[in-house]
Amino acid sequence: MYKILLVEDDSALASAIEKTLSEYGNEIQSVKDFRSVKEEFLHYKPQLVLLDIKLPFYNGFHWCSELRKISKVPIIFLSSASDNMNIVTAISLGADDFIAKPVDSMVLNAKIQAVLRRTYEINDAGGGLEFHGALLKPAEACVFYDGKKIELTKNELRILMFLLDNKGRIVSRDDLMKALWQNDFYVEENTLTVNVGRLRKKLEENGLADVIVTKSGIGYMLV
Amino acid sequence: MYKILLVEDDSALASAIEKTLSEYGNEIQSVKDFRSVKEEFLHYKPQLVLLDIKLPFYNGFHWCSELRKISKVPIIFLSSASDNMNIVTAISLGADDFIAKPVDSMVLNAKIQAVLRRTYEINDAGGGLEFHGALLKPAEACVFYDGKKIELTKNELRILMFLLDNKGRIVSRDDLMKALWQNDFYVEENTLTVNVGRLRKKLEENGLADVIVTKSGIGYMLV
DNA sequence: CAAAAATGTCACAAAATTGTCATATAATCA
DNA sequence: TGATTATATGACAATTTTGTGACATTTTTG
Repeated sequence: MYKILLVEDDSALASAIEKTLSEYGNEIQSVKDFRSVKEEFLHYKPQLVLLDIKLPFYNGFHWCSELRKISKVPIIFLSSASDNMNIVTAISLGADDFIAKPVDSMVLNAKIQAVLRRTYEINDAGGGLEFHGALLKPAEACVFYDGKKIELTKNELRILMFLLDNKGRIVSRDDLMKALWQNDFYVEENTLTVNVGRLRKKLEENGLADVIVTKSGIGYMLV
Repeated sequence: MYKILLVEDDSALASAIEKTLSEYGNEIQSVKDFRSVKEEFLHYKPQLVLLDIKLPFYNGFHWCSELRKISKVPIIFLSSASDNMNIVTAISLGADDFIAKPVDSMVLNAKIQAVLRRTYEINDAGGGLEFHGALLKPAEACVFYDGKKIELTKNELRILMFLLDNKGRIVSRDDLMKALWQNDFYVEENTLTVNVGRLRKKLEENGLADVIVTKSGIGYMLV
């Protein structure tokens, strides 16, 4: 949930954008013009500013420069004329990105995400795999669930990843064995059982019960 | 002067981009395809990756995901089809921006600047890199913490930098070894252990305990 | 050149993870 | 149901992985 300040004088567009961004889970504040950047910005303390270029009184470029004097907040421009000249100007003034009108809500959201991610170092991109309301982060070898952090060992991680790659499908014990110990000399059939057991136990102790189901004679499945 | 890795199979376009970026003062390395991301990436250690979407063998989306597994390096896509679908996909895979062909050199440069600025300068509080409340100053090979100055040796500095580049994600011992001694003849596996130990000790003696955590069988991570 | 610092290696200690066994429980099927 | 097969679990041992001090070698510095 990020606070975004939208500066846009076209009220129809403004409310459309407000609606879109709210749906994506952001808190949004909208102003028609930047009468007093400093007061409004410092008061609202947004984590990102969406700035239309064409504004009454001073244009967006002006406000971008002004904002940059007092803050490093990410700024994304909205522009009706998407010519390259403007992109270059905008970025040279310290903006982070540039979106051409008409605004596509998916694109708008994606770009905002990209900038926020980079700015605030949110680490979820490529790192988080969702299952059963939990989040597996392979890069940290752990699962986040219900505010708790469940640390996994190498085998546990590998089993969970393999199951996750096949979420909703049954994975044969043989395939799991191959995935885990193909190179090794020889491991007991039962070793897999034990390792699955350990993973299950660890998940269960943290509230994630019954995520790995056994299909007797067929294999395991992650729900 | 930033190091940029360009992955583009169209050699005409590649050399045009190389030329442009060099003129803007960047060091650029170009490959036609990503045969082995990890090796090439870890070897060249670029500060930004420009990735064409259409590539031989696997496409850019694939490589973006692969890169994101091992690094937070900024990634910008080059695309001939600039439809929204792709922007959204790219960003959801962890990319930072998206440039449509034909590439305008001013725009290309501006976007690269925007991303680099956000990535490397903002966190860079006065020439230092922040971690765990401490400040690493690579140029001085030391860490400032709690008013104290912790001087680092070359190895300690390199280990810490590598971990810092991957803050919050596990770095395998292998990758660390490669990063530290790739060119050298041969060093014991254990040498890394000892060096990490020395770095830890030094940090700990100055109040920075438990910043480098060990994930047995997986690697090390800077919290 | 001598002293100090940094680095690499060895031997062994400690810790974490993993594999196996014995045995219990659950599922399948004639 | 009872026999048979498949899976689960606790205890323990083996193995792997990592940590540490000591010491030799190399590099840097005065």
